Parts: sequence; C-alpha cells; structure tokens
Amino acid sequence: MAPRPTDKRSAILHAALEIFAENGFHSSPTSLIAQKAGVGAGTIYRYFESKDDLIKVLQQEIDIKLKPAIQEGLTADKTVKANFLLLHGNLLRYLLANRNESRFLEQFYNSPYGLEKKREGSSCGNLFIDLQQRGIREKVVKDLPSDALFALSIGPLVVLTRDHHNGLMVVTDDIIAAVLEGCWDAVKQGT
Amino acid sequence: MAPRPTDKRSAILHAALEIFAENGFHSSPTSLIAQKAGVGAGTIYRYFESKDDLIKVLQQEIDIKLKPAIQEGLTADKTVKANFLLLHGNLLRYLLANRNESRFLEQFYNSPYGLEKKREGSSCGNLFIDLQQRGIREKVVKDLPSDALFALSIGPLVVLTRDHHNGLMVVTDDIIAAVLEGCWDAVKQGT
DNA sequence: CTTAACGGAGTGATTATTCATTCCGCTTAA
DNA sequence: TTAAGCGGAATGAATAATCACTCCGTTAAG
Repeated sequence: MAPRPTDKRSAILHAALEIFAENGFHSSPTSLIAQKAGVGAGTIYRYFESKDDLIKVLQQEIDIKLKPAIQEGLTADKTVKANFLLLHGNLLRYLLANRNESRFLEQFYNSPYGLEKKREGSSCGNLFIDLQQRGIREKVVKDLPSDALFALSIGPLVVLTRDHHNGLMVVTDDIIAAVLEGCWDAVKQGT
Repeated sequence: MAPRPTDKRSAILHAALEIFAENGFHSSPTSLIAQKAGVGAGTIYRYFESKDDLIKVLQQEIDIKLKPAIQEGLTADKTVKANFLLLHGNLLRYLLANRNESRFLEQFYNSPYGLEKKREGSSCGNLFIDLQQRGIREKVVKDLPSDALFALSIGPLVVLTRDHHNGLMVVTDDIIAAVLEGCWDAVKQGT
C-alpha cells in the first residue's frame, strides 16, 4: 500500500498541518498542500489513500507526539493534585506552544472524524481517566461520571487555548497557573 | 434589497439551521437548504445576499432568542453565586435543549465569522462580564482577567454540551447541577 | 394589465482524484 | 568504463463531481 515513510511523506504531512490549521479542512485544496510540500499533485495519493486518510493519519501522528509531552513528570508517588496540575499543565502548555497542532485538533474533534475517534477512546484519554479514578478512590475528587470531570478539567483549557491562538488574549504564566488551579478547584472534593 | 420578512424567509432560516447543524457549513449546499425549505434554489438569494450572509443572519437571530433565555431569573438583589448558577444554568440548559442552535453556534464561533463577532463583543457576553466584575468587587470571585474567568466557567459547558449532542453521554439534572457547582468552585475566591 | 415574487435549469468556478507519461537511480552486459 | 535496460517513484494535465450563484420564463397578486 503506502510506500515506506520518506521525506516527501513528511513534507506532505507538514504542509497539510499548516494549511489545515490556517484554512480549515474544506478550504484546503490538495493542490495547495502539494504545492507547499514541493511535490506534484498526484504524489499525495502515493502516500495517502485520500484527503480523508491524510487527515486521519495526521491526527495519529500528532497523538503520538502529544502523549509523551503530557506525561512528562508524572509519577505514581505524587499526590493526585500534583499529578493533575502536571498533566493538565503539560497539555495546556503544549497546546499554547503548538498553534498548528492545536487548531488542527480542535477542528478534528469538532468533525465527524473526531466523533469516530472519541467513541473508540484516544490513546491520551486514559491518562486522564486513570487519574480521575484514583482521585475518586482517595476521595479527593468529586464522584462524577468521567465525562463530567473531563468537561470541568479540559473545557477551560480548550477555550483558553482557542482565545490565545485567535489573538484575543495574551496568556501569561500567572494566568496558566491560575486556570490550572481553577480546574482543580472545579473537580476537587470540597472539605 | 431583500423583500419583507415572510414565511419563506423563516423557512429558509429554519432549514439552514438544521442542515448546517448536521453537516457543517461547507457540506451544506444551498440547493439542499432550498429543497428542505420548500423553495426554489434562487429564492434564497431574494432574502439573503449570499450564503455567508445567511450564516451571519442566522447567528443574529439565535442571539436574539438566546439573550432573554439566559437572563431569566437574574435580579440584582441575589448573591453573586446565585446569579452565577442561574446564568450558567440557563445557558447550559438552553444549549442542551436546542441541539441545532448549539451545534450551529459551536461551528460559528470556531470559524472566521465567529472571530469577527467575538472581537466586537457579543450582546450576551456583557451579562457574564458584569457578573464577573461584581464578583471581583465583592471579593467572592478570583481576580483574574475576564477571558480567564470566561474559560473556567464557559469551557466546561461547551464540552459537556458537545458530548451530549454527540451521544457520548446522557446529561442528567444531577450532572447539570454538579457541573455548575464545579464551574463556580473554579472561579470562586478560596476562603 | 402590470409588477413583483418565484422556481429551477444553467453557468462558471473550484476541487478531489486519476492515469498516461516522464524521470531517476540502479543493475548488468559488453 | 560505458551504455542500454528496467522498475517504481513522481508528475501534472485531464476528468468528473460539487456547488454557489444567475437568469429568464412562469405565476400570482392587486
């Protein structure tokens, strides 16, 4: 099927990420992607079955890069709160620092592609779910369905990231710290 | 320019809302909107300058319906917390109950249309900002930039609503109450 | 009759995908 | 050491589908 990964394949993925992030999936002609990647229009189809396939592969590659980034510093001997702040902080900082990935993912998860993906569970999602369950067991996190906890802890990060990349606000380290603390306050078990 | 509002105009708006919500702006041919509305393909252009114009008008009409819905029960003599729960509860319940509006708005605010709109400030946004500022003045809300408070209090609602409408979870009254309480915990000034 | 609203086939622009052809690096025979 | 042969990667013009929007004949209201 697809030939071995080469620099052309990478060039296509890289160009596609930039163009999708800037214009959205539907306003990103494959011809433009090919042009930016410095390959012929037909070459894309030597590496990807279709434009849809290209989009799905791109998401997988980002997922692979994301997982180690958000895990950094996590250890089982830390408190739930410490790990919570680490995990969400890593995610937030990654999203803020990687505009193209962030915009791509937002579009992806707001599209039929993302729905599919979410049903089967992202590879990163388990990190969050495991931590939630430990928190509930230790009675430091509210006993709510995983999706509700997810909404409380991830929702703010999504909105903050979007505003930042849309140039609607400047996110300082102070604001990052305060928002992370707020996310924790939202899910933590009141005394 | 456009003729007086008629039931055809409403029919077009209604059909467009459904189709946009289901397929997204780009996979919603005007011909399909016309068909669903029971009008000719050209008739759309008697009431709207372009497809873009149709999208913008639709957002305005939703905004007009939304504002009274989320204001319900708000009075200045209630505590900040009480008004916060009312306001966010009204918004959340509206979004959960109105699938099409909700999906449309999410797309809208994730598109260049919505960016424009957000820069100039939505008519509903002031309700939230006023409440935030009163909360800060009374020292019951964290002293953070409005956008950060917005992320903390609106972000969870957005994510919860999306999951609900995508059939990923069932949102009960208990969950609604718990999430609203969580949003408040996120922004409230710790003792 | 006059005029405005309407319908829907038609138009031109855009775009994903295909495929006949070219190109390039490697092998091998002389 | 050449040079002819070969296989598959790469190409991009051609194709087929989609879609926003226009135009003009028809309808209906006054």
